[in-house]
Amino acid sequence: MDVQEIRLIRERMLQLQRNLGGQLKSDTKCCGITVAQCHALMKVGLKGEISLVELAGSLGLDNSTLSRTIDSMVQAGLVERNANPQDRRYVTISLSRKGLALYNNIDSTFNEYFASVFDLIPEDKRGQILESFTLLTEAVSKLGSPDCYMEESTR
Amino acid sequence: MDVQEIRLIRERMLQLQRNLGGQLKSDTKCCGITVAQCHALMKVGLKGEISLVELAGSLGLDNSTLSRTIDSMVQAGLVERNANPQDRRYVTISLSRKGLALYNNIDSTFNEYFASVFDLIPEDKRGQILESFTLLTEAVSKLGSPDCYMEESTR
DNA sequence: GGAAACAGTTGTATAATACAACTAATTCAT
DNA sequence: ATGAATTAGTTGTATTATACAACTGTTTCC
Repeated sequence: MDVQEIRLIRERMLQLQRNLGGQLKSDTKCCGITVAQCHALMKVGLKGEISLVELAGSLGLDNSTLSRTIDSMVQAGLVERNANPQDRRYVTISLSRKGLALYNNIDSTFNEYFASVFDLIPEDKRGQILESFTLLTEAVSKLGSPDCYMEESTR
Repeated sequence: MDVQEIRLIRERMLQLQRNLGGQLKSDTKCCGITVAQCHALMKVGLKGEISLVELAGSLGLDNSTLSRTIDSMVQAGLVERNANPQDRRYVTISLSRKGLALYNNIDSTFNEYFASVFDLIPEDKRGQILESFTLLTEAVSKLGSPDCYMEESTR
């Protein structure tokens, strides 16, 4: 793949990220939660119940960061923190009734949103988009992060 | 497109975003700038010179936020702020020599990174990935943000 | 020539985040 | 079986990222 194409795809990815990020920000704001809370909410909703470390790991956040996000969500009545009786080091985080209602609401909103995005895309292209994301996600996961690329001269 | 596929693609997009975000974070950290500075740096580098409002707009940030990011970049010797003599309301932001060196460094690192990502992907799939991103980005831009979806009951 | 619009900065508040130091619980190895 | 190492989670502290509101200049436009 030549540099020109790579530049182009980088640009598109950034733009997509900004668009979706902006959308998420206004959505979450309008329903009274923060972006971080929304990410956690969706993951907890998906898993049903999950420990703090696992949740932090799957969101790529530090445990301390997540601990405080969960604090705020407990405060807001969205999730419950329960000690795990098998291993008392763990807490199990699960959605409250209110949290579940919000989760379902947001989940279906996102589904509808993407459904209308795909409505704007020719039918015969839709399959390849899913495949493309799968391929890219796999490749990026496999590759991991590159080493530091800075040279002393530019520091 | 059925709900199952939409859920899947949402999941993939989130994962991709987290992976790339994590990579960006460690890259920027290792070269001594912050993520916000990196975004601004790349945009200024691409444009050559740009006003504060235009830069803020294209990054989707508030002017005040960007003004302070630029403060820190001036401090770090990465960019220059110059009054525009034509219209003295504007400042022109441009890269310093040091900023340009860093820009080129990061730009080629990203290019190499994505080149190696695409190396992991079958050759005959590469074209469709670019096309997919183009289609999605366009569709999302066209659609804009949906209205607030929260119902009172869940607040 | 004043009103309206615009670019940018500063004050203030908050969200998001990480690292380090800590407590409590569990596992493991001698 | 007991003391060391590991693990889960929390709290202290610091920093980054961000927005909104109020403000200062500058330009445009009736």
